[in-house]
This record gives sequence, structure tokens and C-alpha cells, in this order.
Amino acid sequence: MGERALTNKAASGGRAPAHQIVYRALRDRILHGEMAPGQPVTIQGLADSTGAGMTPVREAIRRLTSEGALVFQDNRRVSVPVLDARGAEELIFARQALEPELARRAAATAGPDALARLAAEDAALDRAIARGDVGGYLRHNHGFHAVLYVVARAPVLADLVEGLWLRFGPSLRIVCGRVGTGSLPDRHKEIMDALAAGDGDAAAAAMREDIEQGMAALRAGIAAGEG
Amino acid sequence: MGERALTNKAASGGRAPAHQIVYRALRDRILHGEMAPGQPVTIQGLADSTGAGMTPVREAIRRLTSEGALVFQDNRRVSVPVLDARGAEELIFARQALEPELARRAAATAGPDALARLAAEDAALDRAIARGDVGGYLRHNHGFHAVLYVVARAPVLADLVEGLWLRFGPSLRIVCGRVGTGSLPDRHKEIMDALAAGDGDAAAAAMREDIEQGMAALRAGIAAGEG
DNA sequence: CCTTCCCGAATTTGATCATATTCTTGCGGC
DNA sequence: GCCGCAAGAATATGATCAAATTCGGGAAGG
Repeated sequence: MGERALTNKAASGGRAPAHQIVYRALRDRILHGEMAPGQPVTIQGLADSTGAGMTPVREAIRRLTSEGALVFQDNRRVSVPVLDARGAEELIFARQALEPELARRAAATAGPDALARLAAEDAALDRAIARGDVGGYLRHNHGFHAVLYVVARAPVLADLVEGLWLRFGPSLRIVCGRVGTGSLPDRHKEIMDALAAGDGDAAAAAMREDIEQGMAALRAGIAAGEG
Repeated sequence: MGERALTNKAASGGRAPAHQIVYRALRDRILHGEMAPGQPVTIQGLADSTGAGMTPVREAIRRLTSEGALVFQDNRRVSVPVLDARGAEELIFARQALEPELARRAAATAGPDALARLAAEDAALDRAIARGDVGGYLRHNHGFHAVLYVVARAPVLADLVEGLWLRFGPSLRIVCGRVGTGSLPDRHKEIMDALAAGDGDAAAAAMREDIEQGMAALRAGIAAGEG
């Protein structure tokens, strides 16, 4: 999400601005489900907990509201949004509309190093599942897809899809916490095979099934939580 | 983009926060092509021109960078992004992937008032074309689609697509300024007919053609501008 | 006498600004 | 060509003001 500059900056020894640090930290917490849906997010609370001033915190919050990771209530308060069934359906549609294309493009650009990084994320994911580590599952499941987005070299589409993850992250954590990591199969092996073979159609198809399986759990969990 | 609260606030007599006003103003200027691609945007300049302090301006800029309407350069400066051919292709793909679905959903929810608003926007659009008014063309072309997004009652998809408009707005202005408004046909009549008939498939198909026609101009203009 | 409702003060939170600090950059001298 | 200086711009802080929520006291009604 336009963080290339920051990454370069950090890599070259420069110090990142406080608002970037706060943004990153809060973003990761939302993405990995460490904030519950509906939980209020206060500027002063974040400023106290991060040690930053109000202005950088304010900027980080504005950014995340723009991405749908936080919502601006009519009281001017900010909170983690509660995902309803309609919203979940839209997110699933958007993922299915965009991510298979990213997989297709990644099949044309993936090299050995990319495949190795994907395999590493998938292995870490499997270990987290075996351990029953929900946090690790969420982190490495997203990590696998995030590597694929970078490999696809489609920054606009990648930005859009990353925004979708932010919207269902908190709810996915709730759902996974209820059902555990046992019943969460994925199609990552099929995706990697297709990428290795350079078969875009197969990669897109495998991604479609991976999303369908992952989002089916979310859909069911949200329906159960609402009823 | 999550501005429902603000709108209600403003409608009920409350005053909108300065950062919302600045955000809206700058967003509209980008959307309607009043800022050229590559043009720098300085915090102090905006603060001076809008009369607001630096903090609200800062928040507005952060929001727009998150939406891809502005880019954060590695110098910590902010500017209007320059759209290249690859980025344009991604935007076109994303529009084609998402907007037909919005048209399909709008066909199921459009009532007489919605059709009237669409017809009003389209009429204003036709007048702008006849007048050769590029600014009016951009404003009412977006207005037509924006009304449709609201009618579709799919806020997540609408947010995503609105973000796409922000990304190609400045470049579209350049292209339209080069070729004029004469050769810019659209499929708005077909879309409205399909919505009136409640035919989702026809609405989606008409939307696909409308996007194809509008984006073909952008694609050609960008290729010409780069070559 | 107890319960309920309403009103207003205290507290919490958000919004804004003026200012100090840091960073980048461009220029001029060496 | 290189180094340092000065100007412009972004970053960050804390203070100050305004809005909203909460909580507690008191009156009305049962």
C-alpha cells in the first residue's frame, strides 16, 4: 500500500516516520485478528500504548479507515468494524474476482526464489496448523498469499486484495478461534505446483478453490455468530 | 468511502471536521482531473490554500495516499501519481471484474427514484458532451456511475471501485483534453434500460461495454503519452 | 419505601493549532 | 568535484478547545 518508499528507507538505514510505524503495527494487529470486531480504538489510548504523539496516531487511523480496516462512527469515534453476512459476501466476491488473476500473473513471473519463499511460508503454515496455533495460522496464511501478490508484479491489484484481508481479518480470527485449526484445508500445494509449471489457468483455478475453502469457514462462522 | 457518518452529520446541522472537508475537496479535485499527474502536493501549500491547519491537511493526504489517489515518494513528498500502461491495464481489469457485478445488483434494487437520478446525470453528461465541456463530462460521467454504486447497495464493492476512479481520474482528464468530448460514446442508455427491466445480465453486459469503451480511450491516450 | 426517569456535572475523547525539531535539497565556496 | 551551509518542507509534540458519553443525585410516580 505505497510502502515501498518506507521499506527502502528502512533498508537503507534511515528511520521510518512514527506514523508509518504506528500504521504498520496497528495494521498487523488488525490483519492477524488481535483486535476484536467492534472493539473501540482511541487516539489517546494508541498514543499511550505506542509512545507516539497524537498526530502520527491520527494519521495511522485515518489511513486504516480509508482501507476499511477501521470504521468512523457518527460519534467521531473509531472502532474495528463488525462484518455482517452481506459484507462477507462482497468480500468473497471481490477476492474471487481479483485473486485468481494475481495467481495467473504470478505463474508467468515466479522464479525459483519466489517458489522457495512460498514453500517456506506454506511449511510454517503447516507447522502452525499442527500446533493448533491460530495466530500462526493467520499470519502465515496471509504471508503465503502476500508473497504471491508481490511475485505477480501487479501493485494495484495487490493493494486492492490486501485491503480485503484487512476487512475480514478480525472476523476470521473469531471463526478460527471457535473451530480450531484442524478443519482448515488449503490448496497451497496445488497453487505452487501450477506456479512451478508456469500454468496460469491451473494457478487461477487452484486459487479459486483455496479462496472458496477459506471463505466458506468465514461465511459459516459469521452466519452462526449472527443467528 | 465510509463517509456516511459525515454526511448524516452535515445533513443534521452539525459541522463537518476540517479534515473531512479538506479530504472531500482534494478528492474531488483529483477525481475530476483538476490535478495533473506528477503534480506535487505539499502540506503547507494545502494548509495555506484551504485555510486549515497542518494536522487536518495531513490526515486528508494520508487518506488519499491509502486510496492510491496520491503517492508517497521516498523523499517524504507527496504527488499525484503518474499512471503507466501496466497500471492502466490493472485498473481496467479491476473495473471489469467488479463493476458489472455492481450493475447486476443495481438491477435488482433500482427503483423509480434511482432511475430518475441516473437519467438526470446522463442528461447532464450529454449536455456537457455537446458543449465540449471536459470538466462537466468527467463530473457527470463519474456521477452516473456513483449513483449506480449507491443503488447497488454493496458498500464494499463500491468503495473498491471508487478507489479505482481516483487512480485514473487525473490521466483521464489529460486524455479527454487531448481528444475532446466528441469521440466518447457510452452505454448509459443500455444500462438504464436494463436496470428498468430488472435484467441483471443485460445490465452487467452493458456495463462491460461501457467500461471497455471508456477505458479504451484511456489506454490509447496513455500509450500515446508514453511513446 | 422502592423503582424509574431525567437532568447536569465530571470525565473521557476528539479536533485543531502554533511551534519546535528533523530531514531533504539546492547552492555556493573551496 | 566535494563539502558544508541555508532555505524549504515534513515530522512530531503538547496545549487548548469542543463534543460526547457516563455517572450520580434528585424528583415523580407506583
